[in-house]
Amino acid sequence: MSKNKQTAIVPIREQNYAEWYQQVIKAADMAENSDVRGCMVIKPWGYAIWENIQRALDIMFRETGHRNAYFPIFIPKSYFEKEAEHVEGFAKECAIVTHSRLEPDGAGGLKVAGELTEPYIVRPTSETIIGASFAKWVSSYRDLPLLINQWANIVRWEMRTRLFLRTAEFLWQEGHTVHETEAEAMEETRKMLGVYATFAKEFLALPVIQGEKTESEKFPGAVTTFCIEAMMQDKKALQSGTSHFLGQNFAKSSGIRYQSRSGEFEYAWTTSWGVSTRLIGALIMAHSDDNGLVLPPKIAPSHVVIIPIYRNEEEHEQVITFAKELEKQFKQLSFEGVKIYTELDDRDLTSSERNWYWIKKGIPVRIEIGPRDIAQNTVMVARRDQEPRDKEAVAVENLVSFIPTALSAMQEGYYQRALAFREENTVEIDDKDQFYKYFTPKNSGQPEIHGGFANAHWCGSEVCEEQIKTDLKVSIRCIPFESKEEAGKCICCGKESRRRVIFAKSY
RNA sequence: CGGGAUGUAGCGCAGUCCGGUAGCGCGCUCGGUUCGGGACCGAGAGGCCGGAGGUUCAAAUCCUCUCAUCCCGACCA
Repeated sequence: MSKNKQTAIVPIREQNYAEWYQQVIKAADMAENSDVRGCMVIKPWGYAIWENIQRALDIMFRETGHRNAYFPIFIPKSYFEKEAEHVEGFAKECAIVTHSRLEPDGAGGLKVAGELTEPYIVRPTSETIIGASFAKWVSSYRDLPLLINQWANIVRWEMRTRLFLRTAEFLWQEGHTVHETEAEAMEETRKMLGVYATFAKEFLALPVIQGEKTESEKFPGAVTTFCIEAMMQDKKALQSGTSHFLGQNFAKSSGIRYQSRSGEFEYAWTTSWGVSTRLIGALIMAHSDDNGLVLPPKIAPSHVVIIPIYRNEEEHEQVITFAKELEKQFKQLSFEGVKIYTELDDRDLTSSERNWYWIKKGIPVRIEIGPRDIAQNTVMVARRDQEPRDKEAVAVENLVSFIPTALSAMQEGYYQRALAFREENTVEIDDKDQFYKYFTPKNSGQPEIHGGFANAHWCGSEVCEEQIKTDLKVSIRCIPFESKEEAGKCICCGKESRRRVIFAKSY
């Protein structure tokens, strides 16, 4: 084994970002491709992150008045057909169940049988099936608002997949709400986007830009789509969550009507919003480094690993006893409302082997305990946000305050680092040539990391949007809520523009 | 669905051009020495070479067909 290796992950980010991403996942043992095309197996370390995401978000949903429910994974084709735009948007990526039975084929195998009278679509999203229920649940304005969330798996038959970022099956949460008025529905749409933005910041240490999608980028069937966009370390944008104002489109197609205060029948106003396991991809690409996964402590499956170091059985005994005592003390610890979990890694591997194992998994704090430490009643502490070799001797009695403090500092540090990175790579551009130059790699054969977020004027025309997409593979990520009215010239056609939008390459 | 590539041990690969009955590294198992920055020694297990047909005394290797995967495009959270 070479001792000259500089980094735990090969290739490093700047050599081949896409490959680096795959290797980080593999090194941290988070997930793997399954034999089922396009589907992933989420392994315990990756799934624990998802569970932490779920736990935190679920509380936020609950606090904003939502309740969880569960709807069928199968959607009758006829439900799907009711909303024209919706059909158009998802038709090309549906898995369809047409049969209900297997029979012997006479050659030792099985053949499908029992054709269904109506095919079922495996949900790519649930607006239509949930709408059918909502139509029954809602009859009066007194039934509103109806605030429902479901945690589920969904299937979108993607042609090209990447672990966590785009898989044929993925896990997500979809909120579906029904409101009496347009204003209330719009407020809900905004509110839940805000919840996502807060969650991203507070838990994922991920700074996001909130904004509105353009007509061509919005959800099929929505009137308006809001999104949170985050910058990854290759300066590309990742849509990390969406919230849709559906107007009365789905209410009309599903028949969600209520009797108003004046006794009239009115179509309700609905919203839907979701985040998925893609957030884990965001997490990886926003924070990880050339030594592997880096996890914001508030979302990490475990926070501290204790690595006993010893030379013989006698020392082992002494060190392990000491380590177990510490582990016990740590069980009481928490930081910012998050319980601290500790690993004790006493595997028969060299200490450095164990250290690197946990570095690659992104555990925030590593604690080495050897005979020398016990003699001095200290331990050596290393943080994932510092160099692998940087260690600090900490007195044992200070650990219970040191650890939570370090975790909080790391959480904040990662956010600040990601925010600084995004700001460094966000520019205002008013010149078309400069814009094209900004998004053109110097080495076209193997493009280097380039570009970023470009704040530029856009006239609002889909023609210009499409032109830039064709020329540069750059799209309008969103029209930020924060963008203020400002006279300017469209970066593409030069016509009058009222505001800047964010252009970027995206996932 | 178009263009390109690849299928050989759990993983990564060599062997294919030029046919002769399968090898390397890592990992794994056992024993021992190690352990404060990716250890070492010794022993061992593990492969009908993606599948089907063909050519041949003989096929991982040549031919035909097929299946699968990956990359690049069109599409997407």
